[in-house]
Amino acid sequence: MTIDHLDARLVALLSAEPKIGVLECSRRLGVARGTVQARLDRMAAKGVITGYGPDIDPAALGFDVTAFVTLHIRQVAGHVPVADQLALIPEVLEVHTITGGGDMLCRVVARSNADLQRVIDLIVDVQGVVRTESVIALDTPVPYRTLTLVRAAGGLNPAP
Amino acid sequence: MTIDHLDARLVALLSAEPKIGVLECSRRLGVARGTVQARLDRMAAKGVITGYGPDIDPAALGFDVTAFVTLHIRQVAGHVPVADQLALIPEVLEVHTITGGGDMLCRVVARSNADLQRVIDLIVDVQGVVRTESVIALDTPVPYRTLTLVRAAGGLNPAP
DNA sequence: GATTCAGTGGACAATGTGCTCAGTCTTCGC
DNA sequence: GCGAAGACTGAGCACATTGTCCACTGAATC
Repeated sequence: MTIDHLDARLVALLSAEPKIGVLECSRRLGVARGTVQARLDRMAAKGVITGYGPDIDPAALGFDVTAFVTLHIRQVAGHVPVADQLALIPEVLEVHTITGGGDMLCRVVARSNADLQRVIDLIVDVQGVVRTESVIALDTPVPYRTLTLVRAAGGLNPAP
Repeated sequence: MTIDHLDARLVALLSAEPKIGVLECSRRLGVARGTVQARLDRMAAKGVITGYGPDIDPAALGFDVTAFVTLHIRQVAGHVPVADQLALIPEVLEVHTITGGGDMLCRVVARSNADLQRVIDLIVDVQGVVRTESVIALDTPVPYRTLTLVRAAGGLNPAP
């Protein structure tokens, strides 16, 4: 889907101050309220905006350790049953199937390095998982973001 | 921070239907409105809830390709200047410093495999980056989530 | 020249919000 | 056992926002 200037500014504004509401957005952007509503509806309909759920910081819940675990799986039954089992582990936040050396990549969190061992053991215990390789995230200089992308897609300067 | 049953149910409810508002939450959960407000304020103050920004789907914007790029960097100036440069690339959604074979791991998106090459070239051009290894995410059986974590931390069943 | 689409500016009733208050309950320390 | 502190309740209020209409304008399309 194509995004224009106004869409990008709208998303940026809502990302910065989510609680301001449609009316305040229209004032800040200098357009009519109906326009803002229409843009938001359109982006929601097209799947660009998937929701407005509360953003949770796992670290604030005590899950200080983040790791990326590459999985090698036995290719007999495919990866679907493996993914289904991984989905049952709360600490597994994300699972991808990948190209290259491994078969799957998942992001996991844990309360400590010792706790990470427990989580990895849970993963290894999943039927079909042959071997895992883990890398621990020491620091996160750039936390997950999509705003730069939206700005770029909307033809705005990336940073301001 | 510690989360209880009610907090977890509240976050789950807001994640499922973000637009219902505080009053409707209090009705659904069977508690007073002030309680819901107090819980949300407390979680926001403790950093558990970092915001309510619109969730953007890069794929819906045309960025269909997701890849994880491991960076090897020259360790003379440290990783901070590298991270700063990476932050300027819109398609770089996330950067971590890591243990193990590589030095940094970043998540990038692109419009196509050819476009991914362009993005990787941008990364390689960053001062201090020596070499990169990329894996492409073919499928995402478990998209990023934190709800399971919240449910677990709040003492609820992970799945219902 | 006619049609279509996006945006404007205004209106309306209905609802939710932020804020405050007094009262109840449980837990904790002494 | 008793007082204090903290959390929750239920209620009230003024105010702003929402969802939903409408008629009108301007630009682009054919």
